[in-house]
Amino acid sequence: MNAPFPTGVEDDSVDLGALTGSVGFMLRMAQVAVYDQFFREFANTDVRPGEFSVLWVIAMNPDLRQGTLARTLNIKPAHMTKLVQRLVREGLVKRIVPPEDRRSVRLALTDKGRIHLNRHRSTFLHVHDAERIGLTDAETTQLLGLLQKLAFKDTSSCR
Amino acid sequence: MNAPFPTGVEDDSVDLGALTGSVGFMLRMAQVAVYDQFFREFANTDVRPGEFSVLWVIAMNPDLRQGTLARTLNIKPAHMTKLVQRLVREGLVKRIVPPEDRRSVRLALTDKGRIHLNRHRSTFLHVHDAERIGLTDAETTQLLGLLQKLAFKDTSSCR
DNA sequence: TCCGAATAGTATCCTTGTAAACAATTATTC
DNA sequence: GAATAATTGTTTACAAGGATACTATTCGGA
Repeated sequence: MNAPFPTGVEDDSVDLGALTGSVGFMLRMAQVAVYDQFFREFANTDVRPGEFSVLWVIAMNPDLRQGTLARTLNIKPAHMTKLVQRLVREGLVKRIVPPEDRRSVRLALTDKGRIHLNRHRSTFLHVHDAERIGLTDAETTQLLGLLQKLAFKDTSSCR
Repeated sequence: MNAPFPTGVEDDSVDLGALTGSVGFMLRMAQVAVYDQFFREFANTDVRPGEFSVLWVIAMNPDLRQGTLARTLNIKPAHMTKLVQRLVREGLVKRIVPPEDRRSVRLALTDKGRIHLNRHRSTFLHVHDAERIGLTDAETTQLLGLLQKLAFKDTSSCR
């Protein structure tokens, strides 16, 4: 079927114009693609990217304060509260209220949490390996360097 | 004040371990940083990144089908419906139901939509200019190339 | 032609994440 | 040393986005 004049533009020929030159837009597009891979890999598990990175950081920094964790991962305190509540409910994390400051909360993994982390550690580290996402090793290294520069730039001094 | 033993790790010294080598994690961290800049720039307006990119693509591709738009921008149809409803309510976009297929919807900017786009075009294009995000021009070019490779890779053939 | 299958978009419900007001505790100031 | 301010985390109300089921229309085959 060949319409006399295709009244509109179809999928392939959509023109994004200067959008492909917008760092913000392209970051989002790339993230969607990469997260897609993540969810495909962890399809039949209950592992989610945010949750897992929280477990990871707690494992690397035992007795970390909840607020510090939130700031480090750029997760808002209100959301961190919910994340931690779920992890505690699942028995992966324990909360410790230190006597020297009873407002604060320190977090640590339970044995179950450590086991969970170890079970999925290797999969997590290799989900985004170069060949999986269609880049060369060199490109991946380059990309990570640039992303780190973006992410860890002092945010307070931006005008 | 020097505690005898700092019971926990504090902000700066939090160790992320291999997380900084995870493409997915770093994409998210970078995106948060970059979006932060976006919202700072458009603080007193009602411009949002998703909405604006939708307007942009409609402007470049008049009479684009709503579904095609959704697929192009990796926005789910259900969500696109809501986005379009709001844009129509704001008078920026008009919906056209073509007689040759009355299931579908084609989208175009209204005059008001075009004005809106023009008013913010320049700001939008330069929010993420190199120096603003702390990269050199060359690095930005490199980054955009890598992100495009990630984003526009054929997603169907991934195992 | 008529009935089942495919397609486009929408309504409903649910998850994820945020903002703003709040309670509890600790630090400061007079 | 009490009153005030600042800090920490939580609660509540809401916005963004997705999954699923549904409606309307078009396509395709008997």
